Amino acid sequence: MENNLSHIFERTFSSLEEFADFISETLEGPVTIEDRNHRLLAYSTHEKYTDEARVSTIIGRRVPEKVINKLWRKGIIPTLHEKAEPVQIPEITEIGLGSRMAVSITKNNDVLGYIWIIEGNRAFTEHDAFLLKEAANKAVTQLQQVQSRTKEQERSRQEYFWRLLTGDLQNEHAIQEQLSTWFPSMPNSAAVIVLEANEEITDTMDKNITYLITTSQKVKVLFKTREQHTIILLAEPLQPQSKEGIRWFLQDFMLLLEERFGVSTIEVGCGRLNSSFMAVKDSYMEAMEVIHVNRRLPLHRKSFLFYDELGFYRYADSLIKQKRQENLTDPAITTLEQYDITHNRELLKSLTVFLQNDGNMRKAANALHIHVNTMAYRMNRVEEIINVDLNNAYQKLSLLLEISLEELKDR
Amino acid sequence: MENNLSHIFERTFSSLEEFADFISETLEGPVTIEDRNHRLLAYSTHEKYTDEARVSTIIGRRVPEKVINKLWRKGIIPTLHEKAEPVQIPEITEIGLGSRMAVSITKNNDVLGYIWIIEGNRAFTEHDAFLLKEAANKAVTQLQQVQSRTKEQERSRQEYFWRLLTGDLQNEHAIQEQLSTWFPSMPNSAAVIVLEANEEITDTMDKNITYLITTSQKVKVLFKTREQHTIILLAEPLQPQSKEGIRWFLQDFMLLLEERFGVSTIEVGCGRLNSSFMAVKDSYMEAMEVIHVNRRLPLHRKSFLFYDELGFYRYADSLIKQKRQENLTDPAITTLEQYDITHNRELLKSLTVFLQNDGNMRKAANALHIHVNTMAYRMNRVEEIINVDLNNAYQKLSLLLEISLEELKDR
DNA sequence: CACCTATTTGTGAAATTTCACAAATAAGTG
DNA sequence: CACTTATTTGTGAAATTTCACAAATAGGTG
Repeated sequence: MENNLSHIFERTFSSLEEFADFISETLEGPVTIEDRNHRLLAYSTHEKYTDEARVSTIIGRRVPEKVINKLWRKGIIPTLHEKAEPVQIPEITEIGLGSRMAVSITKNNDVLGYIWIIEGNRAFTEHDAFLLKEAANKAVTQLQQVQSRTKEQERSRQEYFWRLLTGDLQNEHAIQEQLSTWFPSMPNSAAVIVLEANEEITDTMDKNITYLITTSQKVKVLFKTREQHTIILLAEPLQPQSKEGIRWFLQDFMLLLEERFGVSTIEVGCGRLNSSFMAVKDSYMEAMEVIHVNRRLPLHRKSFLFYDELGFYRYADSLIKQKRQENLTDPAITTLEQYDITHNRELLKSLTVFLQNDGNMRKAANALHIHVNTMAYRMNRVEEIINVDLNNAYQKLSLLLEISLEELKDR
Repeated sequence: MENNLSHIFERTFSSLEEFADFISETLEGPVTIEDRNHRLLAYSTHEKYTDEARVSTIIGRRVPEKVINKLWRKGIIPTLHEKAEPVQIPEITEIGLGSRMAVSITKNNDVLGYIWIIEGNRAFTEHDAFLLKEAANKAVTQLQQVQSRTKEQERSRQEYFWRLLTGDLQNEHAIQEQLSTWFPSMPNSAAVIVLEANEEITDTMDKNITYLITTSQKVKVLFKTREQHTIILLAEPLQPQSKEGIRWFLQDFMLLLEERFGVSTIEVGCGRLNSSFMAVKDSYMEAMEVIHVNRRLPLHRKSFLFYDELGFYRYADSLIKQKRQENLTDPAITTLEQYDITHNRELLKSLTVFLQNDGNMRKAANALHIHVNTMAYRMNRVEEIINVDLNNAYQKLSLLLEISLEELKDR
């Protein structure tokens, strides 16, 4: 009989929907089929039993982010990735997930998608699991078809994205026209995000990154493309004109990339939000500049995410270039350094912390674990030694600038 | 008899000293002869009557600065310049100057030098004045001889100076060797000073400037040369390694140039002090850079004198160039500007003053003649509108930098 | 070691800044 | 004009910073 039943999927299905319905009827439970990024591909109809998670998935055409996150944290998705066998998933009420069974659709160790089936009025048996496994095998062909179609679309979109990135497209109106064919609701504004890895980005890595990008629902990624070391996105924030969604997205992204896939050597940067698509090129440059600056930043300094936030670091290149040309270190800094060496003191360090703390004695002293009066004393000495006035905004600006540039220069 | 006496100077004198002695004997009073810059050329011996001013002049081989200043302020030197006639000078006790008579040695309206004679036990008569005038006429030839000699020396020194300025001389030891022939006490350190006029520097202007430079005893000018619009000096401060003498000198210089000769359209800059003469070239560049920055500075900002004090303005060129290239005005500034226009406010101005006053609410408020709380309120608004933290040193640095660059950009 | 100077820390009063609140004024809108 | 909102100014208490002074400590020198 097992032998017999193992062939029930050996027929043709005219669509994924029909296939879903067939599984649903066979195993007596509502079925959803997702692609590798948890985007809904098909779902069965006439379900008697359903749950909140499934409803949201169908409504949003993707599995809600919190559900995905939960399933990761519970170790369910990793298990699905590791072994191509059906997994029983107990109820998780917090996310409205009823008891169900799932299996990954795998070809050559590569996950193409997932089949989910909710437990109806009877518990799933060993045999049900066996059948689900068979269904997953059968689904491989179906999914490959779907994916080859999307891949083709993807190619033409990538090409277009490159034309945007390189500023090849000069007619805003024409761009809008083209974009409206892909995005029914015209994007309000978008920024380029660049992810740059140290090593070459492998297919696996790309898949992981794509996975995080598409499962995250904090931003809408309009375009995505990939080069040797970098992945480039055009992202639209959910709240129009607000970077904050993008910030969350990127912070989450970095965290999850490390947590789930152990990738931590990736640098990100984001250009400015812009409502004109002619500005995509600029935004791209800006994102690259952010990464460039981050790579030079001393390790103890927090990386920048947005071009807007670079402040004077935006000019770092020009400045360092001029410094190198003139082979010039600021006389004040040199003097202090010299003094520190011959007198075995830490005045430059103290000054640095003082300036970094906005000239706040107390904070600076705390940062160095010294008494406020000590800090004050030292700053007095500094004023004497390099003949500056630490109440003068321009002098402080110049010093902090020089010090910050020195930090960058060597890297 | 007058006719007769008018020819008493028609003989040859083997030296200026002999000439001075002859005048002294004829008019019965101690005589000093100075060049156009009040440097001592010769003085009579066997003086019975003398005064403090004369003694200091002889000891220092130049008229003391305070004496010159006093004589200017009393209008005596201007009178000497205006008319080539002897002038009676009453006693001025403050500067130890006894009663005397003076005349300028003039050729074609050009002052070559001065003869001074102190009143002995008898008052000078009209006739004495006449004789002094005759002596001055005779002195023209003598001085021209002296000056053609110094001019030749001057030429070779100027040539050498140019080689220093252009970095043509590469052997520090050889330079020291050469310099020691000119300066018995080897200069300890020196800086290049550049004076740049708006118009071409005329001979008169040059003479006036040279006059001020040589009569000022606040610095020792080792070299001086002149181009179309600029005069270049190599100056040694009297207190070794201290710019302060140079500062006084320059401040005085500017003041006197305006006061005495009505020249106010001159820009000055001073490079760094350096004890190596290989660095003269650098110091020259630095001085030029100071002038360059000053010329771009908004009018309400005080000019810089020293390269050391430029601070970040040293980078202004690079920065503005980059800004122009990227056609980038800081988004924060633009936003504020826009807000100010549409809401008819002055937030950018307020922010600027706030930052210029080192984030000191009280001072900033005073500068704008508004209440402190108003200032605080406005800065709160600024923080909201452009989303910055005005307690963050880097953000403040970036803002003040941008604002300062905007000031420069347009000039 | 004694001695001198530079530095660090502690203490507390005086000066200054910050902050909340309220009143007055200005500016914009239907 | 009435009404709302944004801005300016005033007031005073609370918090913070500054400052002077003194004591303790460290470092270097003869």
